[in-house]
Amino acid sequence: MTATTADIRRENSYAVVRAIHADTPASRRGVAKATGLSFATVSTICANLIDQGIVVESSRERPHTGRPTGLMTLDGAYGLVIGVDIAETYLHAQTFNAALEPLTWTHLPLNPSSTAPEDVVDPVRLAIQTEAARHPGQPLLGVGVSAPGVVDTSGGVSIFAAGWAWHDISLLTMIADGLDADVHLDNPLRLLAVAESWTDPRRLDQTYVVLNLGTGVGAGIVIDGRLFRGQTNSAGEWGHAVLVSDGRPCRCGSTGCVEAYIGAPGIIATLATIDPDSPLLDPDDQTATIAAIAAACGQGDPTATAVIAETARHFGDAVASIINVLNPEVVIMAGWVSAQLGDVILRQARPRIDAHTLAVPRSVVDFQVNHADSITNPVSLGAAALALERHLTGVPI
Amino acid sequence: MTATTADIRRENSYAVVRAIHADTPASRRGVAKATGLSFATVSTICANLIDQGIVVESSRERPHTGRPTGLMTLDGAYGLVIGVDIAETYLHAQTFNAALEPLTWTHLPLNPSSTAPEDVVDPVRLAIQTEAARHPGQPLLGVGVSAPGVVDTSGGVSIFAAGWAWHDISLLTMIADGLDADVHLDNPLRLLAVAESWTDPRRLDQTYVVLNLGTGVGAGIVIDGRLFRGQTNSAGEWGHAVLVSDGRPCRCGSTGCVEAYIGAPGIIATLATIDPDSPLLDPDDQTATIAAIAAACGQGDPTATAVIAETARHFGDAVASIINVLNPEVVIMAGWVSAQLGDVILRQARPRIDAHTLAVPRSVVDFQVNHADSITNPVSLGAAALALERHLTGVPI
DNA sequence: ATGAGTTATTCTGACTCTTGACATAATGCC
DNA sequence: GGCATTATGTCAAGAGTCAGAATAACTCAT
Repeated sequence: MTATTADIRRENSYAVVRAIHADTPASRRGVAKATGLSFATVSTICANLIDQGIVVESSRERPHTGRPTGLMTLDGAYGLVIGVDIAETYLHAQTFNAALEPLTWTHLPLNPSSTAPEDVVDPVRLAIQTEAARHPGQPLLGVGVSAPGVVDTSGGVSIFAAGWAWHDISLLTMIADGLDADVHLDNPLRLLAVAESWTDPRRLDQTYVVLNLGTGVGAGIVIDGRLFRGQTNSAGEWGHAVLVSDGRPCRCGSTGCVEAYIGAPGIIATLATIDPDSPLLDPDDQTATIAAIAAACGQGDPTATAVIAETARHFGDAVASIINVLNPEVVIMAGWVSAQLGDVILRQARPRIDAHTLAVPRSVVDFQVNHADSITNPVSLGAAALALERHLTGVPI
Repeated sequence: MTATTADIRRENSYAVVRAIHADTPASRRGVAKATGLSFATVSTICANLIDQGIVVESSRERPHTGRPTGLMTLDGAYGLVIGVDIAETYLHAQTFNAALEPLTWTHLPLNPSSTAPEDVVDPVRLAIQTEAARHPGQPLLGVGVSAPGVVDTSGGVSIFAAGWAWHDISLLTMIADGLDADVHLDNPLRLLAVAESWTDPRRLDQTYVVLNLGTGVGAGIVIDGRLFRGQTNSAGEWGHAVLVSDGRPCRCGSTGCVEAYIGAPGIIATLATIDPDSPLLDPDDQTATIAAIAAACGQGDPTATAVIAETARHFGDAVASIINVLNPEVVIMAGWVSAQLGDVILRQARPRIDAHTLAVPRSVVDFQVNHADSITNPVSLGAAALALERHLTGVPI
């Protein structure tokens, strides 16, 4: 509950920062419009932010006549944030400056079969230290870490990591121990939503859903521009909604979960059902199989087409449900499977989605497929953005 | 976005009103604790509210020693609100005072087969006028109306009424025309959530879901004590989430919807599938059939038991999904079907819910079944509460 | 050059909010 | 009647937002 004037200032300050980043380089006038704040307020807040070094006036734009517009940018030199994406098979740590521009990264393979906590924690710490050492003299504002499973951020405990069956491991404490930086932990589905919230000015106050399609499946839910975490930070586990009653077993222990059908292993299982001997199957490499399906589908291969049709049918049902329940403005498909198959799945699922959504929510929802760019890992970006958010809202502004 | 100090005051004032109602009769100290506001602030706000006539100091409590505690109540004499529940077969208009205590009501049958807009609007207007005339000289603060379907509150247009196939009917305008009162419109699933939010002090800032099980099925979603409406006021259409791929046809035009299985007609369809000649079936009366199932189930009738088991299986799947997606603190079952069958369905669905939810959201969620009391129609209460909310937040406090 | 015209920002004063500290009110008890 | 005790008003301080006045930084015509 907003109580005191200081809270208003913090909120508004933060809104200004996001507005500046979303529309870089931003004029004060534009920020006032985007945030709904008065001009005077934006001016004082910007002066403050510039004092603090968070924002710099980077350039000026000359209109035809009159005083030039001062254009502001987040100041990369303010400091660095590191985002770490812990996945089943790899670990990606990426350093960003305070303007969330990607700088350097460290990529390490993880052995999926050695899953003791220290087998993960040690490489993470190593990667963070490596990245930090690459930028000597620059202040490290914070580190964000993405770990799969349900993560209790307040206690920083990785309570349930689906692939690893960890239980009550205090991952945060283990990672942060002795590290001279604020470390924040969350799971990839929410961090993808955080990443999205920093990339598009329209996201500042929209209500939307970021679907993460990868090995795991989940949804980051953003309401009025704020990440919705639920009671215990486990909202968005759409991947474990029931799609088929008593259907396929899921790695979470339940059956018929959405993830069991449209997660990468689910798609591969569908392929194996249709043609157990398909040359597209690479038993040792999910990524390769998904890539093979994508390529074959582009060439009209009937097996691949059938796999996509089946996947799109499941995806359509599951997405229709979430649209009916949440009435979002946008549904965004992200994650590495989306990057490869998102467009074709969405195209084929559209009729299904249309058939299973009510007219009103259907008519107002937009779709977007996020393709990863080759430089930035979006989960790392989200983790870094989380660290930046925490730093900014913690810093008295 | 909270911008100015006036917004803070409005928010806080409103929080105080809700806190007083939730814990009637309430001490200032208790309110301060419940709202998190300082004592001084609560004191000034209460003085304001008492000035306005919204609150009265109704009694005092004598502690062992010291000045007695002044206990405050919402002042019923402040005015009246009327809540109207438009259902398929009846119309229930109920008058409440400003403390949301039920006073009088008017119940009219509606002929489900005559569904032109004026066949509904005229009785609604008549009922409102009848109720208003019963309390002469008392100010009417507002009228809330519940209409089935997807309702755009801002424009007040009933865009889609599932049972009636209305399209773009400006129900609000038709009802309010010439009536000397502020009329507000929403749909029953959200109004049940509003009603719940006014009945229990714990609901003030909880995140929860109110499942409406009746002829139609839906969910009112409340996040941090605030009703979540989605982009176009159609959030919560859980009844039209896909439960069974290509399953039973639903009256919304889609297939396999949750409502088609656990709404009253769905339950009856399940019964008819199990035993087409069951004596429990009353082809002309949904309510009677559901009541008969409830009674028979209590006596161990195998057909009724099988119907409940099947319904509980569907219910369990659908509820598990919403728990995984929203991670709520409480799931509340409301609506007339819940009142009759809620307990037994919930009991039988629990293992299913447990099997299909992740450990974290499962371990923190509570369940509650709302049984209607014989006096108050909960949808009317929610409609009245909506009108009261609108009045209070509109009034400068 | 220079003043007029234009547009962007900052400054100022008015008003409002919350809060901690202090003052005041209403009791029971001795 | 005075004292201890608890519950509420009151007040000044600190902080925010905002509308509008004042200032800054340009272009352009003269």
